[in-house]
Amino acid sequence: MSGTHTGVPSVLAHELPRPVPIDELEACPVGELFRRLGDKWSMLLLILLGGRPHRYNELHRAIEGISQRMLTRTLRALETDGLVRREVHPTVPPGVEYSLTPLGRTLLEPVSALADWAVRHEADIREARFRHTGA
Amino acid sequence: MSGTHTGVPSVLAHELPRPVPIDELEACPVGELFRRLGDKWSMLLLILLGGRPHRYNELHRAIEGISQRMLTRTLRALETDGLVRREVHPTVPPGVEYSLTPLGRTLLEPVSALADWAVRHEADIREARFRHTGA
DNA sequence: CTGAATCCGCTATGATACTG
DNA sequence: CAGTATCATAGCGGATTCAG
Repeated sequence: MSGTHTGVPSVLAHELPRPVPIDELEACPVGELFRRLGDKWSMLLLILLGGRPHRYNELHRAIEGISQRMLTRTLRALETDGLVRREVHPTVPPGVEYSLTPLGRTLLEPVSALADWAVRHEADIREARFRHTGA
Repeated sequence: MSGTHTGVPSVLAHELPRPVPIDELEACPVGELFRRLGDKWSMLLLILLGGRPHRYNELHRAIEGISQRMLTRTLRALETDGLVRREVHPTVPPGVEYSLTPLGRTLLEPVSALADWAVRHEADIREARFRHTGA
């Protein structure tokens, strides 16, 4: 993707003035972020860690369904993006604590907003789906 | 976004009091929605259609990179969920117009909030990534 | 306890060609 | 113009096993 399109003005403006510079939208961080959070577990971990720090197996047990592979993978990805911090305590046995970084905490807000929407409009979507398939 | 949450997602706060019964979160609409929107084009289309209604090929040209297959698939998925409306005008040649439903328009807000975050914190993430790989 | 390594199926996405 | 059908591929994600 190309550099700093400083503008990226009305990605959000509910009124997009002209033909929409999609080239930028496409390559812009928005899509990238959604891909990141769009995987099976990222947002779940964000919300979980948003509550309080967790140890590795604590997360593993809490999510109940995630494989070690994906848990580690997802945590590493979030860590790479600076959203999650990993702290190793040199105890015996070793304990690793995961928590949100300040950046991660700021992300928690819009994520929560979206989650909130999902909860509030769950019925609407279900109904729409039903009408599509059933009727 | 939602008012008084001091760092803890309201969704969980009111439904997940303790050690967090994630089983529910897993099967809950939140994850489902993120999976939906997490694909490569859904959110892009939502934002595009949030600006104004578009015709099929108009979208195809605007996005420049999407295949007909995926454009159709994504639109259908959004339509199934009641987020996008498809209107066929019996003209010659046929014209099909896609637009957001009222439900879709409500979703546009939290989606925009997240997009906004992505734009504002693009640099932070880039830096975090750099520190991880480079140093 | 906290992972890493390996194998493998599934699904999302793309390329291409064809249709009403 | 607005799709559909078919084939091919890459990566996600799960199960299992091994290790510090």
